[in-house]
Amino acid sequence: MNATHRGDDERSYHHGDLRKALLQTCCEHIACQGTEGLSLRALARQAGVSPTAPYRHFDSRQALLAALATEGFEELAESMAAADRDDPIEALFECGRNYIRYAEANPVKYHLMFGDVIGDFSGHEALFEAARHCYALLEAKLVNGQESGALRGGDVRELGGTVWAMVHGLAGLVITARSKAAQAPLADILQIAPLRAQQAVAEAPERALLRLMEGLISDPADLAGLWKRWGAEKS
Amino acid sequence: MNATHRGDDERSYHHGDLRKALLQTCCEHIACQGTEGLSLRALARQAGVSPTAPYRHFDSRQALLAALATEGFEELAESMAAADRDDPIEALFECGRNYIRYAEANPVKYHLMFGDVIGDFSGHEALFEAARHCYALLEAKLVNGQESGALRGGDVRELGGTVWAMVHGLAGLVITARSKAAQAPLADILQIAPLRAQQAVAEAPERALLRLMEGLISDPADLAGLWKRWGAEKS
DNA sequence: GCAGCCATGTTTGCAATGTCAACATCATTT
DNA sequence: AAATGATGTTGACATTGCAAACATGGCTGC
Repeated sequence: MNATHRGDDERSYHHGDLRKALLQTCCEHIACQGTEGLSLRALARQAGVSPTAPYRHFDSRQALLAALATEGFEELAESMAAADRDDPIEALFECGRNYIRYAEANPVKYHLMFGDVIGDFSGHEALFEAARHCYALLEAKLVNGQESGALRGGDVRELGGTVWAMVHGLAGLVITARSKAAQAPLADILQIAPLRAQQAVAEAPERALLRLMEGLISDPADLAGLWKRWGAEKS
Repeated sequence: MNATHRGDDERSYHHGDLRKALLQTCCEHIACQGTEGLSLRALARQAGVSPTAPYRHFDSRQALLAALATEGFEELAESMAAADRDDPIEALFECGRNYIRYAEANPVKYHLMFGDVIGDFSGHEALFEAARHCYALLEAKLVNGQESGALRGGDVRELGGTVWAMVHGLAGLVITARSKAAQAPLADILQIAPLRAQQAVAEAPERALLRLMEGLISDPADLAGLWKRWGAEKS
């Protein structure tokens, strides 16, 4: 099977799965060298193909990055959708937690998704759609919580924007704390090294997330329950 | 005075203040075209000098961007330091508000400061120092609040990181809401256009900021006072 | 089984860029 | 007025993104 794969010959005209190889190599390259010096030609070199071979798979350098970011949004959506608790408050909290965990586990893609590397999503329809879908997931959970009365009311778009922005900020912080210093200006600023102790890094953002939820929940009793469950889960 | 300035001749060997002109042009260029296609040669062209003239003022392309970011941090520090109310809670709130306002007013520089354009601060000593100083200002206000008992205790570095991350997230959102779409992926995702009504944009982040402070303040009564003062100020 | 199609790689070519080195010009100091 | 250092210029080189035009070889219809 796998007719496209050519077996184990070393040299051959066709590569096997250059597209995937490029995406992979690109990720690694960004993780080490950052996004600045990245060149399609270098990727091609590393994959052992001719300098312009990548253009058979991606229209442009931007398109490669966009493809990676699209993958990221799809995976992020999957993570967010995995938070399907019955209780809307818990669902929302878990959604945020999964979001942060995804960012932490995939800093390079997250960086591409929200950094300024791509600049403008227009012209990358798939990317745009994937991103939109992600936000829709959050908004759905918010609406759900509002309708059940668990979350306080208000314009859901403003609420969603605020929540996303703050969780995004936390995610950025976590990434910063994890990565040595590459592509992480905040790390230096915040002198974050001490935070790197495993547990502190894991718990701090979740505590922050819980605090964020204080602003969203209608009945304080609900929140107390959430803290309690969280504490229990940790031990 | 101003011996370096050459008067109003049109063409002459020396430019007058090329350094400033480059920084300025660079800002404009980024505001329109984004940071991706930016080239020193294009800047030189626009300034009417030879392609390599900029190298007399900046060691490299990165160094130019770093200089701009450094300026940004210095100005941001100024804004933050301007929040010198006696009451530590009010001082902190105003600090955050000024932070967001600065970001809103200087999206390009803010983008350079916290985006991934520069990548690594090491090697740009001045930039590093300016950024560090900014964070020190926040931390000082937090410590101040803790010592006076107004803010809840806890590791000030974790607290500072969280606060900074969230405010940073909000700032990003505001910038996104202001700018049409250039260099603002979040804008598309959040479908933020409706938020652009002047007042909503101005008030939403401040409300979010107040909610953020709910998590910091020891005595709820203090917070109530803050909300009240804020409401009064608005009217 | 084989002739041809089409996805995938290759070569060649061009304009633009970052950066270096050697040179020119000017303002200022001695 | 001559020297000097700061600023701008010219020329050169390797690298890059991207566009054609060309090559290869696995698949499909006969």
